[in-house]
Amino acid sequence: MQAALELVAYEANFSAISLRRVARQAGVVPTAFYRHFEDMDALGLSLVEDTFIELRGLLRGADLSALPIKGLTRYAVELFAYHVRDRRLLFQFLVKERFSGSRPIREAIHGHITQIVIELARDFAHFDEFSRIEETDLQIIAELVVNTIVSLSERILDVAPDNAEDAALMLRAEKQLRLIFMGAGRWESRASSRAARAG
Amino acid sequence: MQAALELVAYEANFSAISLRRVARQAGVVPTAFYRHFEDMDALGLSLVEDTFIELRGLLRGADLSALPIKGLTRYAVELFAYHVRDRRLLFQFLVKERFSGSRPIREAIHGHITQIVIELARDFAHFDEFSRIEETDLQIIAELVVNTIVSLSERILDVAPDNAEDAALMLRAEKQLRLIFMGAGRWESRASSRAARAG
DNA sequence: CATACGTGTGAACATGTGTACACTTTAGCC
DNA sequence: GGCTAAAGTGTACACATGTTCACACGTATG
Repeated sequence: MQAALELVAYEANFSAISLRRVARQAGVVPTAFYRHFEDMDALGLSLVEDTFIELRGLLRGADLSALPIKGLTRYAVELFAYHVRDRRLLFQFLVKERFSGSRPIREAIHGHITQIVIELARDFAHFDEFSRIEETDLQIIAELVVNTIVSLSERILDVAPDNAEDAALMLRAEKQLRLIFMGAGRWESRASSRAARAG
Repeated sequence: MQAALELVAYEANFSAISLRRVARQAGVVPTAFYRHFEDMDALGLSLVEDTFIELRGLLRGADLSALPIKGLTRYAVELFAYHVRDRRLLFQFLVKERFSGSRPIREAIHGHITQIVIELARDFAHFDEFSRIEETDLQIIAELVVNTIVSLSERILDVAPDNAEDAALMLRAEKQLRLIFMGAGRWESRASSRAARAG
């Protein structure tokens, strides 16, 4: 798995690297590959699962409900940015395969992200500031937040490691999140539903 | 180019299809490929350029400044969704290659999107509602808007063509954009800069 | 000690790949 | 009608790929 990650970081993406190259990178003969995975797709799926198991642990560990919304955005951005840099190769793999991987891999990634959105929306429901907002609208807001964080990850992975530009990217993301929360503070679920029905 | 698009829609991504398969799909012998492109990368870059030339035309043609912000979001979402569906294969290619393509292709796409963000921020500056906001903050907001639209495109391309789910996706994106604009309406550039300096 | 199992090996195969080269065909223009 | 340039063809080569099969080594457990 480590060998595959290294190759993906170097090459364009996962489908561009061959079973034989993974084996070579791992210092092993091609046929030995089959002792561990049925095929390349199985390897890719294992990488996806690993990434999200760890990410889920991170999100569970960060008890955001303890903080006020103000400090929350900065803390969340820093936590996430640190983790992405720490697991650079894993997230590089994820970002590349999210849309260009094989169908099973794409679906696995999409499913996990959807799950994160749902859980984030559930967390939002505990904040007094959002008590007015309907559940479906909370999910829409959560999706916006997740999109923003994902976009930050993509940008961080684009620049070289330990680049000074990282700080600017994080500030951007932080502002975007603050703006989203300002919008959410004024959001009226009933008004928006009415507008939607009026079509 | 059409042959390549068809194959990319069917396969995982661009780097997974070979020069020989493109030629076969085009009903032509492999060596004939070289009469049109130096290599596969050149083909990919041509596809990127084509997509953005057309997209730029669409954005230029849509004179958004004529509308009030309220109707603007719905109109923009519908216009964009229609165009993405209309050029499905091109945008499928774009979404897949944005992060997983070869370096030149990735950079070309990224450059074009950055350009669109800059121009959108410039358009924002003409609205009275945003006159308070600094230019750098306008770009951050424009980026948020573009991210949301890109995300909508990705979702539309994920579901089958002419799927009823499209309408729900568009409504989501419309709400997200309205929320962003509500946040922007309360945005205070000086306050945010001060907070940033305070660190 | 033996035996079962996880892991790694080497040779072999049919098939796909990018590209070079010399050639033929096609289409447009004076 | 003949010339030119663009587009397409066929052959050839050296190489990479996924997968198969029978075999070898290590270790831990009965």
